[in-house]
Amino acid sequence: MAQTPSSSSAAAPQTPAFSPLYQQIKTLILQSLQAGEWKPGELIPSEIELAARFRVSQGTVRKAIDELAAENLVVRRQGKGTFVATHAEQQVQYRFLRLVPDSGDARAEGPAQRRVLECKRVRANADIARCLALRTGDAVLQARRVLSLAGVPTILEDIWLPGQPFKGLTAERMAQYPGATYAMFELEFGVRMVRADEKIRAVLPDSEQATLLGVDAHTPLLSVERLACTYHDTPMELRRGLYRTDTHHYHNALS
Amino acid sequence: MAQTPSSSSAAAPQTPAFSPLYQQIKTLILQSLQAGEWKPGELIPSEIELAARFRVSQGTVRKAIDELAAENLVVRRQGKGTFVATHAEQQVQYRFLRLVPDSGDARAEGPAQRRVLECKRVRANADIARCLALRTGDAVLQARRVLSLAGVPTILEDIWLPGQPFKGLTAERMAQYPGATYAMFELEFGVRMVRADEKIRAVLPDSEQATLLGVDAHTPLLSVERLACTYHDTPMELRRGLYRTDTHHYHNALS
DNA sequence: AAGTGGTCTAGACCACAAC
DNA sequence: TTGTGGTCTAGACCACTTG
Repeated sequence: MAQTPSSSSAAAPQTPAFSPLYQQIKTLILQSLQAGEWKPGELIPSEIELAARFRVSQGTVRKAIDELAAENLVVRRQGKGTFVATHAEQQVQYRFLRLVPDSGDARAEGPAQRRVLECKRVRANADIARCLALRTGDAVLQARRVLSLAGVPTILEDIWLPGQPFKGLTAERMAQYPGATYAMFELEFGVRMVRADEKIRAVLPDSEQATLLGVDAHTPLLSVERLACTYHDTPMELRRGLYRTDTHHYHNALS
Repeated sequence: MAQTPSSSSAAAPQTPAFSPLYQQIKTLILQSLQAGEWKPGELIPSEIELAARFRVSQGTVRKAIDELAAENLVVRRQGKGTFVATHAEQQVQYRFLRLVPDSGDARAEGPAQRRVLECKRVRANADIARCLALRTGDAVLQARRVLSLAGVPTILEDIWLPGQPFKGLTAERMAQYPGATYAMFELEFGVRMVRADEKIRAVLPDSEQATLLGVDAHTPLLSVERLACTYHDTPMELRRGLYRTDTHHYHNALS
């Protein structure tokens, strides 16, 4: 596995190959992450160990890990090692939530309060099934909840999850969990959300939605449809959120 | 400049220092970019030349350029060289515009049509001045325009620019330019927008806004307030946009 | 003191583009 | 053929963390 990128030594069994060595290494590490060889929050082997395992130089492993770190799949800590990224950390809670108070100080308003309205097992309609790469009629979990920020109901979310990986999820489970929902998905179901796509629109609520958020039916709201994926871009959650934007706004940094 | 990161050799005069060598090199290259030593679209010196100029190894220059490329400040092209990033390219037009048709195929609807409604010189109020890091009463340019996508008026934008760097900008100038506005800012005023922040809300239009967009006053719209910055995070443009989201949506990728 | 990631170097070779 | 960026290696040393 030293010189030719297209070689397939014992260390790189079924890599289709014709990519740089460090890309192959990256793929191998990714497979170990996906297979759960190292769990979220855990320490992965040192660069030197991985270099020995894959029969490449430390620099090549480094470049592979650099890319994984850039994609937020692992976190490097000098002097300690490299850790599998996790949602279950105090610092980076709500990593995917871009709604921030207009004051800018998200910490001042304290943690969000969650109220789970329902969590039931249903059959996917064509729309939901297509988004989650399932077949129409497959079992999915459907949940609805309200998040209150600074005591004010601000976010109404409908969530759909594939039934298979999330078997056994109940409203109690969702409600009682202290931290972010994605942390629970990791700890309870071994599903780590890696990236997500959001489609944002301005809409008016129906009467039920308006009631739940404590606004009237003429209040414009942000509609945020999020498709969250685990490793290899496998869709694992569809979420349709309605955000009040009278005291908060959706923040996005472009570069 | 070889071993000690805090050294200040002739090649690195006023770097405050105590950062890795490659960071110092990055800062030096950044200064040359800002000073206009190499203009947008131009070829910068090769890694070997820069390594010689700064008295460091090619690998160190490479790492500096890697970061600049990751921030979209330069573009690498294998076999050709490294170029200063520019908005004036066919491929990456509207790099900051995240509104895409629901069909997903942005190319199908063709280029946006622009109608410039006004472009006048005014005095900044406290709000505008604060955003642009000016003083209240300073001269600013204020423009308003409508963008039509697939023939339908979809975006209404109010734009504020600091008067000094954009002296001489007229409505004709804005209207006649073939490509994106940021390309014109580069070519005509030497101002390159490097990054931007957006605050997004759902709002209802006032009657004038509704008329310009061809909707009624009860149609919820996306309010997108963008602050665009040039090098070193210097704010250079405030833009308040209203987006129709009946056939388009704002797309955002989270990772 | 030992182990980790972080930086820096020097040299080899590969892949791509232009002449 | 030449020059560019891209990959890979090997070894040195630095900075941080832990025992």
